[in-house]
Amino acid sequence: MGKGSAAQDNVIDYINVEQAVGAKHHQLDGDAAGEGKVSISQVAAHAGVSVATVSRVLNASQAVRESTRARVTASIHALGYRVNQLARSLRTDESRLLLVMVPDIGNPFYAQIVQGIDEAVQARSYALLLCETNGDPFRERRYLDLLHTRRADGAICLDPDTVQQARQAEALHFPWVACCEFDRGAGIPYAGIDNRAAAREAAAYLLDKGHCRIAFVNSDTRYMYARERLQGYMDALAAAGIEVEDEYLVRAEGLDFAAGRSAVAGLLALTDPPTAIFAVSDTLALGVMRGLHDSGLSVPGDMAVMGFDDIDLARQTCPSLTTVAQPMRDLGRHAAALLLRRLDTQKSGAEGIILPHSLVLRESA
Amino acid sequence: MGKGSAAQDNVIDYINVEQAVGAKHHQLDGDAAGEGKVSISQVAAHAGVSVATVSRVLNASQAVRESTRARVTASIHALGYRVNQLARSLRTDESRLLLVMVPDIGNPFYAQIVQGIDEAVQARSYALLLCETNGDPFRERRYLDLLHTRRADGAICLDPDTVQQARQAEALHFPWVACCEFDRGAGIPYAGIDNRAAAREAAAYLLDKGHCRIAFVNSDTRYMYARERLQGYMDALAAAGIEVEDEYLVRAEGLDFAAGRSAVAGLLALTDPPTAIFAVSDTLALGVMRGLHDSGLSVPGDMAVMGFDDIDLARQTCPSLTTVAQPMRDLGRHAAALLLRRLDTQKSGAEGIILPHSLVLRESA
DNA sequence: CTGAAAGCGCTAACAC
DNA sequence: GTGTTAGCGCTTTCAG
Repeated sequence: MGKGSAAQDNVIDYINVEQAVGAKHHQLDGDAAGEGKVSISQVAAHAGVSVATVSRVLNASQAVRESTRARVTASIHALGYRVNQLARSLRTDESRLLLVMVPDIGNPFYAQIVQGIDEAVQARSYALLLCETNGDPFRERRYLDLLHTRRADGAICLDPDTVQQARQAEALHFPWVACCEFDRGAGIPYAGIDNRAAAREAAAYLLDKGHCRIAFVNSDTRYMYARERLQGYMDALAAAGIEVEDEYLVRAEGLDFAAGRSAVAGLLALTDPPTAIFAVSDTLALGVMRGLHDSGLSVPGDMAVMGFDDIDLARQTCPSLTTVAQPMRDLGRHAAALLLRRLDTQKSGAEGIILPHSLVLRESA
Repeated sequence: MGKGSAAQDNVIDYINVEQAVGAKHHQLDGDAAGEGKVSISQVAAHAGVSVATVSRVLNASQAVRESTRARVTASIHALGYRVNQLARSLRTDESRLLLVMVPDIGNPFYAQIVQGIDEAVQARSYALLLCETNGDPFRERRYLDLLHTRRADGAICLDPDTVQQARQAEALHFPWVACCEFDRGAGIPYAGIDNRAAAREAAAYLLDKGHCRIAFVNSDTRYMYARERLQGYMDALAAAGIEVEDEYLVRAEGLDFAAGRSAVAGLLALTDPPTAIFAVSDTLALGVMRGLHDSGLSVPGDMAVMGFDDIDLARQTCPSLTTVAQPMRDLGRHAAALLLRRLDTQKSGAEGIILPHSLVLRESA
């Protein structure tokens, strides 16, 4: 990613900041402000060249005689000049900022994806505009407006696909990629996993272990992943010739710990309770485990529990959680790479990428 | 916060986006691009007024005859005009972007603070530039550069104060506030809690419960909070007339679960092991609990455990964690308010604000 | 290799 | 009330 891209990046931006700042001390030609108010024309004057030339050395573009370059560089340091990105952006019409729309930054799953994005974007010196949407279409629209108003060059969206759907029309015209939540047919690039297959494998594993009464704790079906994973669960049951019991399908309100915890009671009250519970997310599964514990049941002795995501916590609980691992960081990295590529080439190349998942067997199932 | 500030905000920016976008359909006067390429002068032409007038209605400034305003507004919608923030920023010299420098966004403690900041900043239509530093001075400097290059109007820093110290000189001149980590004497505004008092109270509670051999699991002392909390711990012991045992002072590598977990072994190997463990963060405490569990010890039966922060997880573990609660969201909100105020008034008013903490008694101690 | 000059889209005096 | 105009600081032809 981004081998040939260095050329696009600015050369002076981040080098020699040390000197630039230190130079303030011997800043003799005191302009009114004296603080970071140095413009390119002052550098030009100081170096005895034109602004065009300063711009050239700034951008390492075209040929500049070595001696001239040295003189300009010296002036830049002497004056403590810092490029004004606002002006540059206006001129070049690119902000080098990327929008990241995430439902909830407090959710470690999303946090890790953001870290992946950040990682991929660092080298290209893009910065991230963090937008927490809570899956709210209104807030998303509002944020997306940052794109319209030229404050960001592109966006990565982790929001539910129902929300994304609403933005369809715009999505086609704007540099926008989806991450985790996506619609293959929507014509916008995405990075995600095969949720259906992953859920199928997880359920199959439970089936293999001899469980035939498996409950499925789902979350908000506005999320594509929730629907797909349900499908996978049903696929597995069907393949095993087992009827899907409506009673075993519970839809938690939310996808956090509390939701999982309170989902347990109903399942336990059934005349024919399940022997295993498959939750669509680790946070949910953790809540389920707690709910089980509250009821005096042991995991996996009395009830097997399977999660989804493999957040750090899954390894830390007691018993540790058997779950489906998603490559969060990679998901973020790939989404970012797709966006960057689109930004570079202008052409949308609307393919998506499906990353591998894996079953992580631990203690809970 | 920000009652009278609405005037500063842009009026057209976020209203009627609906119509603006919908208007694309009947966009007859097709300019080459046709997409978001409408400038203020085109609106002016379409409405038969000057750009100054358009600018006036855009900014709700000065008086504009009602009929004119209506005509301009109509043209804005008809053309699907969106203000170019880049241009506006260059002109007004404010980006309406704020830097948030956080050591680790994957840490739920920081994530919640960021949410608080976001909340406070929304109403003023500032957006957040997320900068994950890992407490690395180099990365921080690099990010801080966004400030120098005019991409952000101010910064909120959650980094260790040793890192902040290095930026001292610049901090005085730039709109910058500290959150959680701060130095009272540094002359930069901050939002935080009284770590020393909080730790003292926590240790005192343990003492009250009859523990006199209390271990203290600390993290990186580059963090002010780590040093302050150690002080508080020592204060409490001193007040109780108990000698501080060096053996009981363990410094974990890092402040995550793994660090806490591995810190336990040494404590248990002591000839005279402690009866209680006080960790400087919940994540650490959770790891400690796990380490204890690994060794077959029960909490609080065999060993009491006390944490710090009160992240969501503290309520969710089993046994639940007794800890010192920090008002994360409020911390973020106040830090943001301080920054915004500084941005509004220009004057630094370098006071800080100390928010209340509280002891949350649960099962682990 | 270097300079002059034309804007990017917007705001803010300053006129009328 | 409204229009004219001068830039904000930068990049980028186009000449030389």
